[in-house]
Amino acid sequence: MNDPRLRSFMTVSKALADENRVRMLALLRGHCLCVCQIIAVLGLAPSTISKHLSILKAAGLLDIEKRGRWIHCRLTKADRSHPAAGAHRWVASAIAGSSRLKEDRQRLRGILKIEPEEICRRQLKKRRLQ
Amino acid sequence: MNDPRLRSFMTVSKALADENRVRMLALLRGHCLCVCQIIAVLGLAPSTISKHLSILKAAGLLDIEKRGRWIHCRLTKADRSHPAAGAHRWVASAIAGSSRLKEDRQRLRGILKIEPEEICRRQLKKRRLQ
DNA sequence: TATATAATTCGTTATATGGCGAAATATACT
DNA sequence: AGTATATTTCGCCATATAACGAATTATATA
Repeated sequence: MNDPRLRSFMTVSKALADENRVRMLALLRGHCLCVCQIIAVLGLAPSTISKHLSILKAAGLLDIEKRGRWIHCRLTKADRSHPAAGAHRWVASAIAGSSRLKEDRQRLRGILKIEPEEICRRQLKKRRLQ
Repeated sequence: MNDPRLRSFMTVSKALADENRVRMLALLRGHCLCVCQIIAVLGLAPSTISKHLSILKAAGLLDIEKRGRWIHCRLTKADRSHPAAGAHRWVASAIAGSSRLKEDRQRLRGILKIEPEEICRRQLKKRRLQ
C-alpha cells in the first residue's frame, strides 16, 4: 500500500491526537520558542518533550532551527497543499477558549521574562537534586 | 481539569487518528450508509466497525439513525462551533486524491448495487462457515 | 409467542503509545 | 584539547487502543 496522501494525513492526525502535543502547538502560535522554554511550561521530562517535537516535525506541523546549542521551534507556514496547513487552521479555530491552554499561555508569559540560559540552569539544578 | 473545549477537541482528534475511521468518514461523504454496507466495504468484523462508529459518533462526526433493525449513518452537518465541523472540512481537503480511499469508493459502488438484505445474508453465511 | 437477525457489548489478546531516566551526541566555552 | 551543557536517543515500563469471537440486545417476522 503506497498512498502518500493518506499516509501523510494519518501522520498529522496522529500527531494531533495527544493533548501535550496540542498544548505545544498552542504555545507556538505566535511565538518561536526554545525547547527549554517548552519544557518549562509543560513540566515534562526533556526526553518526552523531544519525542513529541520530533513527531510534530515529522508531521510537518513545525520547523526546527538549530542555533548553536539551542533549538528553536516555530509552526510551519508554507505549502497549503500539505495536510498540516489545514490542520493548523482547524486546530486554531477549535481550541480557542480552552482554559487549560490559557493557563499555559499565562505560564509562558512568566517564562518569557527569564533568560533562556537561566531556565536551562534551573532545569539542570532540579534534575541534579533528584 | 474541566476544559470542555480542549476535551471535545481531543475526542475529535483521537477519532481521526485511526486509518479505518478515516476510511469510514470518506465513505460517508456523499452517502448515508447502513452498518452492514460499511462492514462490507472495509472487511472488518462487525464488532470492530461498531466500536469505530461509536467513537466517531461520540466525537460528533457522524449521526446515527435507527430504522428498524438497520442503522444508518451520515456525516454530521450542523453546529459550526463544534470542532467536528472544522474537522470535516480539514479531512475532506486533506485526503483528496488518496488511492486507498479511491479503492474504497470503487468497492462501495459495487456494494450499493446489492440490496442491504442480501449483504447481511452473505455476511451471516460467511461467519457461520468459520 | 417463538425464531431470525442487525447491531452492540463484553472479555481477551496483541500492538502502539507516552512517560521517565541514563547514556549518547553535539556544540560552546576555557 | 577538555569541560560544561542543551538536546536527543535508547531501553524500559505502564497504559491505551484496535482487533476478534462469543454472548447479548433489540427489532422484525412467522
